[in-house]
Parts: sequence; C-alpha cells; structure tokens
Amino acid sequence: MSTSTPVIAKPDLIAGMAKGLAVLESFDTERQRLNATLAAQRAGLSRAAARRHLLTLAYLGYLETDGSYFWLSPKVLRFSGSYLSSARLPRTLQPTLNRLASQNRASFSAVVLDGDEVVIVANSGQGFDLAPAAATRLLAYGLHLGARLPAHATSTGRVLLADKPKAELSGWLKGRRLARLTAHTVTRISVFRALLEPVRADDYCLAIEEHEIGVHAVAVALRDNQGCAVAALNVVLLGACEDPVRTRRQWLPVLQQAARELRPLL
Amino acid sequence: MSTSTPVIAKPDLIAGMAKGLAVLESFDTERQRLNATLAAQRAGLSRAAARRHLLTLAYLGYLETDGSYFWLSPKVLRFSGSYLSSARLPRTLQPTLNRLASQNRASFSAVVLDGDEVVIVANSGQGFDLAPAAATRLLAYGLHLGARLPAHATSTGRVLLADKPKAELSGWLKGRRLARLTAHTVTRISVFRALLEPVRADDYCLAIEEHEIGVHAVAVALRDNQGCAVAALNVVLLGACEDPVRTRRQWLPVLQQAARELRPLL
DNA sequence: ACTGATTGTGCGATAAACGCACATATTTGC
DNA sequence: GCAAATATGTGCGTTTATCGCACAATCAGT
Repeated sequence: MSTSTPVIAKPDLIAGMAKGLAVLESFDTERQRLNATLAAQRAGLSRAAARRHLLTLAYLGYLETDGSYFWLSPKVLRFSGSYLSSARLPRTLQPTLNRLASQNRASFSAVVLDGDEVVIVANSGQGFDLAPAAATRLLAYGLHLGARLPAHATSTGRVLLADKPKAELSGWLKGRRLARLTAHTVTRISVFRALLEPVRADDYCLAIEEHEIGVHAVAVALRDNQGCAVAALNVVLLGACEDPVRTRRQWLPVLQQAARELRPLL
Repeated sequence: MSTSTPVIAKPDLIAGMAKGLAVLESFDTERQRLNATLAAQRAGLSRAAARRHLLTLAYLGYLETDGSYFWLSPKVLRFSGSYLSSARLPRTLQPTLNRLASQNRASFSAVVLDGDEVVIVANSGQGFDLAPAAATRLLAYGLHLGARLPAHATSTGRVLLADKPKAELSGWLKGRRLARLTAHTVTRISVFRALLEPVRADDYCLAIEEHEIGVHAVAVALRDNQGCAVAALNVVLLGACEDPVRTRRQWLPVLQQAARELRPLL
C-alpha cells in the first residue's frame, strides 16, 4: 500500500529545491511564457533569484528561452515518461482503456485523486466523432495525460470522494469552496455531501454538465482485491444528455465490466 | 523560432536545483524504486544529501515513500500536463493524430529530437488490433507520451537528423556510438550517414525492425511554412513487414497528406 | 537625445546544505 | 539466539552556495 507522507516536515528539508520546483510549477496552462519578473512573483522569490533559477532550468534543458522569456521544453515529459512506464497503475490500465476506446468509439479516462483535483493517469479514444472545429472549443477535448480537473465537479472525483471514510471526507470538505464551473455545478457543501450518498451506495456516479456545458460522464471506482479504490474510470460523452437513465443503461455495464476485469490486476 | 540556450553556463548557476532534479531524474524506466543509498550513487551525491532530497521531494508530493524506498507519484504528471497544454506543438498535432488513428486503425506518433533521443509529444491509436497477450511483450506497445527512443534507430529520428544541416549532423555523429538494438540496426557511422541521403532527398524514412523485432515504421517530417522541420510524424506497424514497397505505398500518402494539412498550423 | 522603466550582474553577508561521525535499527552468520 | 556486520537515521560544525542589494546597462517612449 502506498503510504504517502505529506505531513512529516523536518528542520532540515532542502528549501532550495522547493524553490526550483516552484519556478518550474509556475508555468501552467494559464501562464505559459514567463520572464524573470513574472516568475519571481509567481514563485515568491526575488527577481534576481528567479532569474537564476530560470537560467539554470534552461541550462539543464527543462526550459527554452529567447533570452528574456522562458517556456517549458519537451524535456519535462521525461518525468511523466518515467512515471508512466514505472508506475504499475497506468501501465495496467492503459491496455484496457485502449480496448474500451476501440470497441466503443468514445473517450475513456482513468484518474487518481491528488488534493482537490483528479489527475488523468491513462486515457484513450480522444476525439472520436468530433468535427475538428467543434473539438477545439471543448475543454473536454483537451484532456490529456496529466491533466487536472476539480474533483467536486467530475464523475470520477466524486466516485473517489464517496469512497473515502466519512471522517476523511469531512476533512476534505472542511472549509472548501466548491467552485462553480457551469450552472449545473453543485457548490453547496451540504448538497454535495448528500449527492455522494447514492454514489457510495451504488458505486457509480453520473455527472451531467457540471464541469462543462455539453459534456457528461459516467464513472465507476477501480478497486483492488481488498476493495480499496485505487483509481476511477469514466467515459466522457459529448453533446446534450437526452436521458440520464439511458446513458446509465448504456455505459454503466461497460465500465463495471472493465472494473471487474481490472480488479485482480490492481 | 525556439532558440535553445544549452551552452551558456555562468559562474552563478544554481547547483542545488540541478542536484534535486538529478535525484528526480534518477527514477527511470529501469529503476523505479530507489532508497537513499541507490539514489545517492545514481545522482552522484552523498547518501545523507540524497536522502534529504528524497524526503523533500516526497514532502512536496513528487515522490511517494514507504519510509525507506521512494517512487514517483502522479504529481510529476503536472509538468507534462503544463507542457502539453501550453506548448503549441502537441496541442496542434494531437487532433490530427486522433483523426489518423480513428480513420486508419493504426498507431501514430509525433516526436521531437532531444539530444540523441526522440521524445513522443503526441500519439494516438495505441493498441489497435492487438491481443492483450502479445501487447505486453512488445516494446512498441508501451509507447506513451514522453517516451524516449534512440534517434538513430527510429524512422522519425532519422527524418529529423536528415533535415539537419550537414555540419550540424556531423557534430551530432561525432564520436557517437550507434547502439545495436536488433540485428537490423545500422551501427556503422558511415553506413548511417549514407542511409540519410535518400531520406534527405525523398523526405521520408522507412525503418524495418531496427529498433525492435516485429515493428516497422514510416515517418515524414512535419515542417512549418518556412520549411523548418519542427517535428516528425510516423505510423508504427506491427508484425513482419512483407513488402517495404507496399508499406510505403499504403502509408506514405497518408502521412504526407497529414503533413500538408499541418504545415500552415506549425 | 533625454528620461523613465526594465533588465543584467558583481559582491559581501548570511543562511543553508554538506558530510562527517555517531546512534540506532536491521540483517547475516553461526 | 546472540553477536557481528551492515545498513540506515540524525545532530552539528564547517563550508560554500545562494540571496538580495545596489549599480550598470539596455531599451522604450516622447
């Protein structure tokens, strides 16, 4: 069992590396190109320090630069590459997801929970049945490995949250603001908590346009033989959801079958 | 144009961060779980230092640990996620690759050259037409985003090398050992150099079982409007290659058409 | 060309990381 | 089962690498 150790801090942990990684993390979807001044304020360093970190990262090949601005280079994919080929989880899931996609012509993702977001660790079937024009406008289309989505507004996130022991869930919800992403997003904690009850009981979750208009999804938990939810699997469907019952009828068996198959492998 | 700045070293570049990243990089496909002692020798630090770096990385969430061993956590996907959503290249290529995969039921990858390896920055169609049993044995099946392959033994790598000015190519070849991966791998520099001539002339490359037995591939360069090769696109075909001419007839037009479409977007 | 703003960099002070050495834990041999 | 051997966890003084200041250089605007 993976025992994460997030709380243990020591008098001597290396602060320098944390700064460097903060600089590297300050490149995100919104701010893709940074100069020293911007990186400094984003990472919370002085301009001089930020600049030296940026230059170092560029020297090491993780960033590219035109002299004043910096942006991520493909070398950062090295980390994800190592993760994807080393971690058992993505390696185990990917074949099944590929099969699902080729048999169903739909998009499937497997995610794990990381803080308040879910991280896509495997996916397949991106972009079936989509006109290129429509595709570029949809957020759900840009879902790639390593993409992060708010847990509270996604089918997968809810499945994983519902699996937590109640005490842990309360801790997660404590003082949290559930961001409104569409008109359908549940943002009241009490409503959200109630919403997880049927998820816990039936072990699946349907999310209809809560993360993005025109996108709905069905998710199930992926459990190991001990019954521990190690990830969640969903199918992402585009276009209006005419009938939730029909959606469930069509997709839930597919997902449950996949989960059953994967169970002994997890 | 992306002006990489690898050669400019300064008296004050931050060595601490380089060490931290060396530790993070010491996790690779071969060694997925490391303890302090192992990480120390891989990253070239003292055991105490390595241990502190590992603890710090675990504290920051990039590694998970059971107390003595460490392994990559899904948080490292954050970097690739940022790259994939920020860099124009993968965002531009992915839709086309998806379309190719759904129309052709084959695997397509787009790669860039990074040092002596090519890095996959977009791919699609993984795992079509494969029995799960056969799949796991094939290296080519494990190709995922961020995966790195030796440039000299891949169709894409050769296309990109052939595009380099001769002087730069000579620099690249200088003192290089071309590792033998299969019986078909070209390992003699002179032979390799000659091999690139027709690639340069015809702007495509066929690689038959040079990287892995049972896998062949056809690649073309992806050029921008200035004619600069910014990436390479290939189709990966499994099983014995009965007839190179037929393979080329079947796939080259598909790839060239995709390259033409992408050209104005790059 | 002058002025104001932004960015590049040498230097000393300071704080942080290093590695030694010892303490503790774990494994091996008999 | 006990002891030796090996591997791992940690406090502390030294060292050296990083920080931020201050000034220089560059660029932009008028």
